[in-house]
Amino acid sequence: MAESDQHISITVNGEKREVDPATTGVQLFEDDKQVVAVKINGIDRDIYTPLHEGDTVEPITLTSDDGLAIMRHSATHVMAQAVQDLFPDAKLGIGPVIKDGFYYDFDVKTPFTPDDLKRIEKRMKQIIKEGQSFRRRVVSRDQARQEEKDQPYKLELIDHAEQQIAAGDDSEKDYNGELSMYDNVRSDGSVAWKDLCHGPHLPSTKLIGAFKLQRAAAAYWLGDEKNPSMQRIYGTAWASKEDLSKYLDLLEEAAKRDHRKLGRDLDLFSFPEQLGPGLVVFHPKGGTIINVMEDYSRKMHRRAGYSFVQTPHLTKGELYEISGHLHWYKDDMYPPMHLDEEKNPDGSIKRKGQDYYMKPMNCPMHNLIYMSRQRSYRDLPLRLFEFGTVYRYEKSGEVHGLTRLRGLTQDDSHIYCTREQMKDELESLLKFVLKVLKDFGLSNFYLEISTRNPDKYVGDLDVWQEAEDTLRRVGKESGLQFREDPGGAAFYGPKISVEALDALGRNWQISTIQLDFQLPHRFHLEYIDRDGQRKEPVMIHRALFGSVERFLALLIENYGGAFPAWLAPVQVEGIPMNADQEEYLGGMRDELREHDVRMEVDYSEDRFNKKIRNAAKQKVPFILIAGAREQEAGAVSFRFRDGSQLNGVRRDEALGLIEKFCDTHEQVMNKEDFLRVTGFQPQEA
RNA sequence: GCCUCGAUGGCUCAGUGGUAGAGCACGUCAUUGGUAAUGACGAGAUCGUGAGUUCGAUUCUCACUCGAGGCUCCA
Repeated sequence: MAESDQHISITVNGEKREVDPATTGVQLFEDDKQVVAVKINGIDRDIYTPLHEGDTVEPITLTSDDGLAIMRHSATHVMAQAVQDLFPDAKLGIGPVIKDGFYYDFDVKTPFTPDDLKRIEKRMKQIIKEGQSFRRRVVSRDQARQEEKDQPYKLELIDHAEQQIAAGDDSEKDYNGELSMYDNVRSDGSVAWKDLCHGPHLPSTKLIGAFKLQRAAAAYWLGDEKNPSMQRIYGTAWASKEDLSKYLDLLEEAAKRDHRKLGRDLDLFSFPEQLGPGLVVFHPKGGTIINVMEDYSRKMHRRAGYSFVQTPHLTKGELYEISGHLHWYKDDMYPPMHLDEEKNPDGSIKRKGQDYYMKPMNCPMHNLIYMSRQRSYRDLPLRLFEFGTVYRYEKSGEVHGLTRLRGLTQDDSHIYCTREQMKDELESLLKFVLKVLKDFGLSNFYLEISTRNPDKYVGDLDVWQEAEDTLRRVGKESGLQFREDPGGAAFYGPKISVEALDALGRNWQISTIQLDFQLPHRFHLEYIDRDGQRKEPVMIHRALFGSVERFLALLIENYGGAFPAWLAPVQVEGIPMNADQEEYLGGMRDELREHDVRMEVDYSEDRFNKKIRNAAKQKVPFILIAGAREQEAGAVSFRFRDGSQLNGVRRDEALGLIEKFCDTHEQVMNKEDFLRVTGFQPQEA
């Protein structure tokens, strides 16, 4: 068409428009200073990217998720420039955007000190103030190599990109195989710095609102242990100072919920140095919570038709040879104890010894129970359950509070069923898991399904397919956030897992439902079917808490230590006004104990105010107060976590309320919650 | 396992090349107190362990143990 010389037609925010061929986002969105980049045909681009006939364009504002990511990406370029200004020998690795921030990896002779970070921050502020512009320039492969000739890691990336394209990898497809350099240009037109980068970037460094460098840490080049280790600097960047300080406050709040800190403050557990890393002892209060968790879990499992079993912590190596663990996971197991060997006087072996191992998993033991007699299809599904303590020799840098231990207890269950039962079983399993998690008040989690790797799997294709479909369908029906991990399954079966987030936003796997087409075979598991034929059962591994200890850590962080009454180690703290009421409250405690209520009485010599403070610090669901006034009236007063009160409740009435209340899974912080949960209507004057 | 940083009474932390100090907790005494810390006195540490440098090491160096933040890993 003749017009095409003068105009191109594009779609802006869903509206068709005719514009000059030279038009870019700069002209389209010049009225809105918040627009820092554009989305062209669904792909984020620099705002000055030339538009073409038929393009669809949308603005990206600084405060949108895309805008923040672009800003953080630009911030990491500024950081790299600052680092190279101050440390000219620093070699550049990669500098991507991460949640809430960014990092850049550098190869430097000496690691960065906190002081260095301050200097880098200062230099970054200067660069931002200079208002350098980011200019994109497409380069040929040879030119890129030439420009980056002093940057060995960048050269590697250039080669890497080529290989990816050659291998048909999708990750480069947005860029049409193009390589680009980004120049940071000063106002006088000189180039301050450049970097090989896909972009996009902000038009100017001035648009970086507020940032802070957080820490320096080591990281392997390209995440591979075999590669050289680089120095990574983490930073966070936000659209405004207010957003930044809001984020830093959030981090501070999260640190207060850290289960390791609360574990000490609330006297729940400790890690005695004499025990070694990753080995925990639970104190009475921590032990109480674990007991409540386990009791509840047992009750739910009983109702769901599980059978309870118990197996030893130690076994001859043979068991793990059959299962294959000794072959694949030996490095992660505690080394063997060589026992029972006897030698002749000449040193020759009289009696051969045996290697015993601490168990790293329960499943082989449960298989032995399955194998203890001939099984019929009438026995299936057989659901074995155990709180099994396992020992794993986690590498020294990997242990972390209760979330990563060397000795841990799994709420482990193994379900053996027929192929025909598998679907129903998976469906009810996942529903069961989600129900119990909900009972514990957890909501900060998502589901992840790991599916078959076509290059590496055992078992029938249609069994895989049916299992994956079932898991996917039930997962989606749950309404939870749902993530696919295509090809991420272990070779022996598909898996669905529940990933929970801790106070600091790190994710931890809790529940898993894992099909296993491998172990039944290795153990020659079988059952006699209706037709008299021997058949192999389907085996499902299932953990709900995952690790009891890790689950407790998540509960602690989820509730910030202020547990709902049913989980609280001390449900009621009785505080006498003075020694005269000690007996009065002690009597209530004894009576409540008979009804499984955990009440304690403060017999200390502390003043009344101090006792309130102590109980409040322990985050007890409520305090029961008795002074002369209450005692004479045969009553008590309730004090809740927020300080609200319910005064002068008759003793016998109080006992009933407390009993009812201590059963509740609801979080109760004040008087209103309490009245709602118990349905109590006080007759106040 | 790798990199960086750290370790001082039960806890949180200060401090020094000449063998240590605070607050809380603990004990004793006084106080019997009405909603988040009553007061006084006291006891408690060979400064993580081992070695080296030094006239002398809690302090400097090295190794180890334990911890923190990352990386890698997580059956």
